[in-house]
Amino acid sequence: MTGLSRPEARRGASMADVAKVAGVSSQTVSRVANEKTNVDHATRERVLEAMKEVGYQPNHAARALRTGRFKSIGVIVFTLSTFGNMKTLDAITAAAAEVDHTVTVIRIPDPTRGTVSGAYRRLSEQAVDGVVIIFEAHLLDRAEITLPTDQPVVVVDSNAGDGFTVVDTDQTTGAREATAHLLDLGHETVWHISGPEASFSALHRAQSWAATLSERGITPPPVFVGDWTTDSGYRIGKEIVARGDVTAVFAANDQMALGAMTAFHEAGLQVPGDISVVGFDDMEESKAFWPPLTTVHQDFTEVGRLCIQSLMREIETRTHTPGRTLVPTRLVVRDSTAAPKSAA
Amino acid sequence: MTGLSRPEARRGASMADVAKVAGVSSQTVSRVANEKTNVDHATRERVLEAMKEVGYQPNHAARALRTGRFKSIGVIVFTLSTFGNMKTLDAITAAAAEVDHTVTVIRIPDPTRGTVSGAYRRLSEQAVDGVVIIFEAHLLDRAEITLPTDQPVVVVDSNAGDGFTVVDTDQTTGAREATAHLLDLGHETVWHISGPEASFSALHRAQSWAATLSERGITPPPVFVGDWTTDSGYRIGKEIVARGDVTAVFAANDQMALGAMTAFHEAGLQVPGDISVVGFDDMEESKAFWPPLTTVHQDFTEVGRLCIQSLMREIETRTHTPGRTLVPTRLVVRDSTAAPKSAA
DNA sequence: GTGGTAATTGTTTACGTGAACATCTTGCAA
DNA sequence: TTGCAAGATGTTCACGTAAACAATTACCAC
Repeated sequence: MTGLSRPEARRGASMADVAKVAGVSSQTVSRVANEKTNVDHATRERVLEAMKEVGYQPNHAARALRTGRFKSIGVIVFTLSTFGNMKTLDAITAAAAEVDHTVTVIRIPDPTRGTVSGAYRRLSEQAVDGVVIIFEAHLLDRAEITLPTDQPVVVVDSNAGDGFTVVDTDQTTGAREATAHLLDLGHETVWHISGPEASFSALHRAQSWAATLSERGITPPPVFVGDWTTDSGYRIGKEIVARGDVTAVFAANDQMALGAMTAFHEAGLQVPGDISVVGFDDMEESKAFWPPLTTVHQDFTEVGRLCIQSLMREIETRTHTPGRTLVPTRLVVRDSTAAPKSAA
Repeated sequence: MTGLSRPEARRGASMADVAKVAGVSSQTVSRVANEKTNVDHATRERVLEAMKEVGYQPNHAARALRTGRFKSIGVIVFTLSTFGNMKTLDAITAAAAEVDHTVTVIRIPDPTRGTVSGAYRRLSEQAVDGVVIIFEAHLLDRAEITLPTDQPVVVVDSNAGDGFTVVDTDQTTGAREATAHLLDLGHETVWHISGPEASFSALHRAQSWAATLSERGITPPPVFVGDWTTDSGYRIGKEIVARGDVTAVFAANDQMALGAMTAFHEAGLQVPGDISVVGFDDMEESKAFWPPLTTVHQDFTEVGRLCIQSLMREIETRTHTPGRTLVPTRLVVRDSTAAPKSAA
């Protein structure tokens, strides 16, 4: 219409726009937006009205630039496709929301040196006040993840170096309970299906299983190494069937336990009649497996809650307090375990 | 030491700091940071060196304030605890990473009017360039979710109003295939375990099931309404056992199918001998259920990919192009379905 | 009435970046 | 030698916000 070129993209209304409409200074608008008390009631009403009129939305970037706070937590995760990671992320998201923070997720394709570091760097450029690393990798050590801005970090599910703040499930006690449960039922020994070698939770569970056997004077049999998936459990289940001498299996997660049970069923073995099975995780579905699975319950909600709690403390106090918090597990006995036939 | 109070918190090094060390202007540092070509090679090296020396990290807030872009996608989701949502989020995260964007998750406790709107508003204050709503709620309509800044939005898994850009699994065809499969095996009718009433995907699957029966002159039996959980499937399974006249069940997801099968097993019914079961989703575990579950495979990865693709287009072109994209499903026949005994 | 105090509102400024524009080299053709 | 284009670099400024400080008003005790 006119010769003037108008600003190409309509950006949202700013405090200045609100101020003009309300007939106040933009600082007063800021005060209203931040719910400061020292604003006259009538003025506040007028400003709120003006905000509505111009459709004011606070500009997060400007606010963050000014305050240095993003009100957001970064989460680095290897995959969302495992029950544990998903549950933990869910809990972290809920806990973060309670303290009015959002969660920014970065998924790493591959837990190798380069990618972790890269992701961390990528995330530290992002708008986050702190980072949770849900990660299973032997590589994690202080040197690997250099902290460019000394950002608060909490690590879940890892044997990370002492410099880190760690929140984790008490893998050791959980695996001990599972193994002891089978031994107490009268099984002569317990075989183990472990998670992948690169995983620290897998390692912890395997070590604890072996230690429990050793303490009772039993030499641990060889470990079957899986990769957390149902498929690997199934494959290993067939190997176990082929052996013919196994009466009790402790799988490092429920999915592998499920796969193994399928192999047993296919071979005509009864669970728990011929062979007992214990899992780890206590997925929602585990109680509906056939038979309902005896397993070690993990309190992922608590893990997530503690992550955020630790992280927020580090953020607010600007201190770094390394340490390890362990969340207890609970053995849930269902129908996949029983005394061995020989003992019956 | 001196009477001067020093700035309390050490903020990261800025471009100005780098510039001072490198002996250039901060604009040149900016050019190096943004990989512009018009910088002398020697100068670039010097700046990169200086960046390393002072530990420079770009300030995301300042950059976002200047450019108006956050390089982040917001995702509003009701729960991460269903297989589908989790998988979709996973795919979205991966697809977003490919275009160098992060993902900010907001979990809604409850899909009621207030919370959706509130979350949307909360998210629109956040540092995101666009929003994906993974949501199942009848309430979604253009009026409900007012778009204050006219932010790009893509909706998944919903029957949202025509104003929205929607990406969804082809629920209708999937449910039709599942139902037809059972009928083709010779079952006189097929019973349905649906998802919760408030869910549109549940509604679509139920409608399509009913339509498939009707087309063949069969009056659809009453629907059993579940809530997606294994528990509800188990409860309904027991009801089905009590009826005694059911030979074929189509469950709206795999978890409910699993629960129902557990109830059947407990009652001594053979699957598929006495009763056939079909699920929907094709979880990783479904092939290891006992028996391995016949189900409708959903391509969540593709859904996530298309979401980001559509969203990025809207973000980049600043246009809004409503429309519905359907991702095909695939019936996966395993061992939970067979011809009815009467027909054998 | 005067001084003082508390409550409210306004003004100035800086956060770190990148676009727009200005300036300064360098090299080469005329 | 001069002129001039192309490339490299510097300067200025605004994005929207909130802290720090300044100014104004109203009220109350004496």
